[in-house]
Amino acid sequence: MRNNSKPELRSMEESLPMLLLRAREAAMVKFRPLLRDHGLTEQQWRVLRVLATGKPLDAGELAERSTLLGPSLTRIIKSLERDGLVRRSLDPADQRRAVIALTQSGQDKYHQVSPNSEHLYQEIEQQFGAKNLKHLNQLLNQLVTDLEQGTIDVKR
Amino acid sequence: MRNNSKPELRSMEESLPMLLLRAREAAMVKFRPLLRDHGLTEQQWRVLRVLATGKPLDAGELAERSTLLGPSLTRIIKSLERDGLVRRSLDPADQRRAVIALTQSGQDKYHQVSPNSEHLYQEIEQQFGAKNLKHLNQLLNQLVTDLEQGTIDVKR
DNA sequence: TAATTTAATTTAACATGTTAAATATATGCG
DNA sequence: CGCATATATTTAACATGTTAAATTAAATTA
Repeated sequence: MRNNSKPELRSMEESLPMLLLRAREAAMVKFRPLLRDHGLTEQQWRVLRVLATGKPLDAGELAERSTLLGPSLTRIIKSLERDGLVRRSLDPADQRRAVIALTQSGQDKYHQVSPNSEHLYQEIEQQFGAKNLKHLNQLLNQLVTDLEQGTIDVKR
Repeated sequence: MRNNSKPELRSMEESLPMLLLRAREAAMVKFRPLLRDHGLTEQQWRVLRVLATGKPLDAGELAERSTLLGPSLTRIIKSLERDGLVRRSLDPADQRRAVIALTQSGQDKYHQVSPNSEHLYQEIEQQFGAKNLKHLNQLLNQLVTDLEQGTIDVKR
């Protein structure tokens, strides 16, 4: 595949979704090797992180917080369970709900990967500038908020 | 799947890739129904747009400009060709290269979808604010540029 | 020019994205 | 209580993402 590395003076006309995609891709490039070395996919790592920084969650909450759709989560949990990183059980108070928790092995994995991930994140902060990063964060959060207004299906 | 629509005060601690993903998702929500109505996937539309706003391209260029990987593009071209929207031929000067061009039907499709897409884009601009949008664009472009520095595999 | 290396694309294999339908359990109500 | 409806998750089906390997043509070089 061609890659002649031209600066490619990116036009401002590019659509926002496209730009967000490119930006995300540029960031992920730094993280993939790390995850790969630890035998994790990007999405598996998202799930581990959410669980590691909180308590066990039901599938719905977990999907929301890790930005995954139900069907994807189902498969990911299956693989994480196969690899012994999470445990699945049914909420005794509501048998429809599946509660997912980290195993000890899952916690260990998290603590193996997390410092490296942090380091890469700081690398991004250095390359892009802390002020820019903060500002970008703010704008992205606002974008999400603004766009979700009037699109939330409030069931009354 | 649960959706209790809490404001979810998003913490600044969220990772950048995650935020970019959420932001993109929030934007795409507006476009999907349109594309769906026209029988196009998001990626097919990206390819159509790139071709419609320029000349025929070889697969490598097309992949780069539509932010797709080769294998994905191969399949997408196949589907677009099946639907009569693009035409594939071999570059006579280099038989390795596949040249992809819009058919008349492909151009028609583009002109059917494009105005609606533009309209939705302006809706985003209104909800988010023109100034914010411009600023976000600028920051995203800079992020991509900054991150690609030192990551470009320059083969010397 | 034949053998080697490089380049463009496709194929293969597996994971995820996306929407709709199926399942199973809770809840509400007559 | 018994049934209709709502909710949580999973299945199913098809498209794309991702990496590695295969294929084919071009460029290099001995």
